[in-house]
Amino acid sequence: MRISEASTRSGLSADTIRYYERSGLIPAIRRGPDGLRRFSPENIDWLILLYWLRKTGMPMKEMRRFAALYREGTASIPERKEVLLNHEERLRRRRADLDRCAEVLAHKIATYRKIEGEPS
Amino acid sequence: MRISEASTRSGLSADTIRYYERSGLIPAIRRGPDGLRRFSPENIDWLILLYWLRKTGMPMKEMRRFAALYREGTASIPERKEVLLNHEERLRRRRADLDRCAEVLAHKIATYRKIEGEPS
DNA sequence: GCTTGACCTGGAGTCGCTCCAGACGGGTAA
DNA sequence: TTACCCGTCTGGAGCGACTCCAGGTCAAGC
Repeated sequence: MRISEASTRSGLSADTIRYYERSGLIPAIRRGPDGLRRFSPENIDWLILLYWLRKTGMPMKEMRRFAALYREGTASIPERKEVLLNHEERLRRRRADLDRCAEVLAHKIATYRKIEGEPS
Repeated sequence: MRISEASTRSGLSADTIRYYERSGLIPAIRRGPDGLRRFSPENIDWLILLYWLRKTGMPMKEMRRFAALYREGTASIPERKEVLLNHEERLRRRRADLDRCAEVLAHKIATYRKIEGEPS
């Protein structure tokens, strides 16, 4: 399939996909005889994974490392697992940030409601 | 207090505080006779709020709007409450993203473990 | 009176996209 | 055939939100 379909399937914009390829985050995208990119189902799975990793805050640098490991084949699976386990930890920290922020907001909103309740 | 203390208390770097001031996110920071910024306790509370809003993904544009409302005084409290309620909604969406990503990771990691379990 | 350290401003650099101009090639319509 | 879309290509500029740095000021301590 071509880039627009890859885009709708992965959630990444066509521009972002091209940018990721340039940045070495995507191993080997074939080209058709017309010179256009052709995406395999495995390419799509990979893009979807990248989509979630980025969306939840993995830096490009780490994704580049992950992509390099992927290119090395199955021997790198323990290291790849490490990367994902680290990212799970990052998700936990982010969730804690969301919780803390929710508390701050709840408190602030309660204060606002109080002020509204007793208008000057 | 001065900028370094404001930085440790708010969690924002001194550079970021100065940048936020330039960008109109911080209403009125006094200067001492030496020309240096002096932060009041209310300034600090404000910075802490900005810290949490940014850390959890509120765009600067919206924070600028929020700051403008703050400068208008108590009359703008209903609108400010709106902004914070919208941000609560954003937090919920982000949490959903984290959950979805956690699922994707769990699945991927399980696959890796399987492959490790049956080495070629 | 000299050094040290915190602060200042203005401006350049970075990351991760996003948008755009200009070119190409394939498919439909007049 | 010619005309025109459409989707894609590349290279490069622009942007949001910082981050870092050079070069300067000033107060305090030795």
